[in-house]
Amino acid sequence: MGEGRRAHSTARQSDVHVRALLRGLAVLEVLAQGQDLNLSEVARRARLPVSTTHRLLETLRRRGFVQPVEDGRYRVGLRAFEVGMGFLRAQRLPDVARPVMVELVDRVEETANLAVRDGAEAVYVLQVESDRMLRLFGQPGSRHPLYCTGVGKVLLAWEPEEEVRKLLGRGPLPRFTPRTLTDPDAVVRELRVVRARGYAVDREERESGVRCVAAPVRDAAGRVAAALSVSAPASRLPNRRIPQVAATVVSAADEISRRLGFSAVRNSPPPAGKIPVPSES
Amino acid sequence: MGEGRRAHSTARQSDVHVRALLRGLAVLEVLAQGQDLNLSEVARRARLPVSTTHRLLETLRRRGFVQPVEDGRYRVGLRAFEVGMGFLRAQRLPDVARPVMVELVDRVEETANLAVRDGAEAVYVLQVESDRMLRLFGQPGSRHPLYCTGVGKVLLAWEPEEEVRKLLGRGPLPRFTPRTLTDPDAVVRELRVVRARGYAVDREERESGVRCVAAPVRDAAGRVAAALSVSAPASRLPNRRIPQVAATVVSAADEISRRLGFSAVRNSPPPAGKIPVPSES
DNA sequence: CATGTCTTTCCGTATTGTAGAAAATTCTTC
DNA sequence: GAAGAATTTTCTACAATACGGAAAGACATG
Repeated sequence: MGEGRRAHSTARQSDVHVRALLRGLAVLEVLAQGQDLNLSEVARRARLPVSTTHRLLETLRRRGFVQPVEDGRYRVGLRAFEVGMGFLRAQRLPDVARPVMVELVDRVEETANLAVRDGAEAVYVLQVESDRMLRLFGQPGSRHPLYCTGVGKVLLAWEPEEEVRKLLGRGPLPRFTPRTLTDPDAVVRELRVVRARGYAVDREERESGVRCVAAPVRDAAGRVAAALSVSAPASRLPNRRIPQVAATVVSAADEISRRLGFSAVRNSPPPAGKIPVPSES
Repeated sequence: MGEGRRAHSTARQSDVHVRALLRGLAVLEVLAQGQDLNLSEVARRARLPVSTTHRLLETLRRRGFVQPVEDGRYRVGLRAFEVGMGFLRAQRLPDVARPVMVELVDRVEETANLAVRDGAEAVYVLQVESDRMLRLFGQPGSRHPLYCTGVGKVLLAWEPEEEVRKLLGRGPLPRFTPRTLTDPDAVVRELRVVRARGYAVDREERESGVRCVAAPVRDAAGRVAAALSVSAPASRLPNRRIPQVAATVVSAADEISRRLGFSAVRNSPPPAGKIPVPSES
């Protein structure tokens, strides 16, 4: 920065966006919440004029990204689903992780989740359900805070503290249950524990009655690429059972990491700096 | 310039589309195939000028619908995944169907799929895998032809023949295996059989070595809203086992229909006409 | 260093999206 | 059923905006 003498408008590479497309995407995002909305509600939520919204919706509809449903309401369409699944199709992660997760679920008899980080939130990408239980929460595609979920803590734990602070903000953090940690400092301390023992625990911090245990999945470069978790009703995850479950989760996560090309050999402490090779370039 | 009086003008809301948005969606669709592409490849496949494509990709990236990956390549982004999953979130179908499918998979020990029709293709929306087998084909979000898959035939069988003909075209239909029916007439005959016995069979017509059995799921209005199938290696689905598996699939599909509000009581022949009220859409 | 491929930026132009308002439609309410 | 409210849809004039060719950078390859 430190420039700014372009005559007419700013010449930032940042603002090469196409407004009409941005607005169309905004409409899609509004509908993605999962409720069917009519034109004017979409317009209100997307903060767009009605007639503009109408045009955008019509365009999205023609392409199948949005489908009209009874009563003049709209909902996310099949094509959007298809495109969205393209995300999984392109990643190696889901294919690699799924069989391991099936195995894991078999062992612990509880539902397993795989999540990745997106900014200050975790997004569930894959879920393998135990038949012992109907879904607790967190369908694939849903977002969750980082500081009060097992996967979230894992996704945070190996980030540099400065980054963590930035993501958490200055607090207090929104409280979901009596056990939620609302003080960023407390979270940072907790993350230290997570890092030390190699897995994270969520004791009803996000949702009363639900506990989970999570471990990091690393990619070939050694970065934490995802978090694997097992969640269960608190009654089925008493403290004394946690170490054993955690061991199982960690070993499953390690297996996924291995298959992604990560080799743990030289990195007891996960790779922080560069390789200390004194040879010059 | 007396333009046509809008008096009876056929409300052609057809040409109210936003080109920039259409193009952006086209870019997304290109990437949704699952391969990572660089700018110029995207431009080529989307048939757009490079500079335009660049701008669109940049816009999509800012919103997380596309993510840059190593080597200047792009792939479908997390946000697109989220939005796509909104499709499932909005539908009742997946939530209703999943538990029934889990049960079904438990019974037959083979992978179950749920598909809906989109134009002349079937799109898989839900899959429950048997642990006996690694995925055969057809991940959620993928498209398949109607005339040579179990789910496809089911989705076609209760449509009016005129519609079916239109969807099939004049043939010959693309052949995938030696058993594929390539003649529209043959398909129409086959559909009659499907309708009569209430389920469809695919005997390696799409993929050599893979058979499947499919049955219709009806919504509250009695329409075929989806198709439920079980697929397996041909060796595990010999002819003599098919009737029994089919019965299981049909009963699972019926259960889903029931939970969707369909009551089979008065409709031995699935509702073909409407209630004789001459109102129209 | 030359050459080809690919990405990014620039910029003048007219195409295209925009939004207000009016028309048409649907939903309420009496 | 009629009157009125609240939608959705169409229309239009205007200028903001997206456009795409071309040029300038990157980056690799021979």
